[in-house]
Amino acid sequence: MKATQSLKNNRDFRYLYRKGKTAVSPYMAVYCRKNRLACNRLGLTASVKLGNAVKRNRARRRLREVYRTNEARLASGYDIILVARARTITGDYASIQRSFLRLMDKLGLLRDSEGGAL
RNA sequence: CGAGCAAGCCGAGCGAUCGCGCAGACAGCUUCGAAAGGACGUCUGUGAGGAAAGUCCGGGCUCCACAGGGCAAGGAUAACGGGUAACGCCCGCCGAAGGCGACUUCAGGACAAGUGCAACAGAGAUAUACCGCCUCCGGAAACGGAGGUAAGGGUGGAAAGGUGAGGUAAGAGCUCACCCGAUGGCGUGGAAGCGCCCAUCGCUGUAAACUCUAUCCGGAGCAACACCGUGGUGGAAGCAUAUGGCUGGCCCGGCCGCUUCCGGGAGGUGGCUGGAGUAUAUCGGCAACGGUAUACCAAGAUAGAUGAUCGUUCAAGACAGAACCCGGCUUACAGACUUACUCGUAAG
RNA sequence: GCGCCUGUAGUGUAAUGGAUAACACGUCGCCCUCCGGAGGCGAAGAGUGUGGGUUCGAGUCCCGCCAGGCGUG
Repeated sequence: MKATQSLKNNRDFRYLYRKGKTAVSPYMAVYCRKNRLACNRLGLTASVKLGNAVKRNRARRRLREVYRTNEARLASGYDIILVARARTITGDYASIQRSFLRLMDKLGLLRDSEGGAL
């Protein structure tokens, strides 16, 4: 079982924002890039513009949950950043999950490519 | 029953599956290791608030400076008595303002120590005389001149105590009665204060203007600080033996070579939660609060742990997330409950 | 997390507690020009982030909030 590490350094975030591939929906934004490691590394971000600490925590938890439940279907060896947007807080969870899988399919991160189209 | 006022309390509950942080245990299983043991895993326990928020006050704790102390500056507070570790907080009480009332609000010391300010209007803003009133002189009169006065008019937030009577040429605390205010005296109360058929005085407002009086305050903050470990301990310039620097101002005292620029400058562990602690009972106190006894241990993360799905109940859940820890204040907030009291209506 | 600072027209700045909050640029209208620019003349545009308090009177003084910004390992 592979372990997903977390991205912590500010320089890693800035590197992905500049060089990574992106995909955007009203529910979230995704940055990703191959990292030449055996495992994936995940970064979660919620800006202060989204609201107070409760709303930002809620957005991060929903993004972590949608990543965790679909982790087995993802390809390995990538750095991924999930950025929360306004609908991450207001939308329902099923829509967020649908949007997450569509963005992953668009970036070619799903392990079986035909299973990504929901 | 309706309207209101005050205080207190709660702020979604229960269950199932998957997932996360911390603590403890581990017979066995997987893996690293020679072993001790570690990791994964399994089990058990536990896991955000009344405001965790704003960072506005007060402390604990840590370091810096200190033998220690004095002065100045700056800041804060402001009726009185109590509570507290302390407070700018709380309780009680006094005064003032508001409300029919329950009750609420108040930076509530001193402009009668000194200085300043008071635009515009108004004759005049802390001292005055525009219109007036009165007397005398001149004049046929209109009016003019000299003087007295501050009752009336007008302006203003404020015009020099207020009302009435006497008095007078007209008037005026000029005199008297009552009222208001200040100071002193006496009585009363623990004190602020309250009262008096006592005496003297009549003094504009503003101190959230300077200021004065009384009391308090060394500075910085867990990104403090300590330890392990890594790197470095190099170069240039300047001042220098009581000069200079530190003691964030000065002096006595104390300590030391000092200052500026350039270069270099992974990380980890502790601090980290048992405390002015919580609950119950009882005693003292009007109350805030305090004493005693018994029981209990309730987050400790480090990119930062509480989410997803489903069922069900109330009847649809607001404001909102610990980051060293406490006591307060302020601000945000869907609603639910309890108790005391007031006013109105009806009934008795 | 901690420690601080600042809010005035669209923008940049003024205003000793005292009348209707001033100036410049910008905007709009008119003149000039074949048209535009430049120039000239004129006008509109704020109630001082917000809620209270002190005062006769507050942009200014005091208190509570709100928004924005800065520093710090």
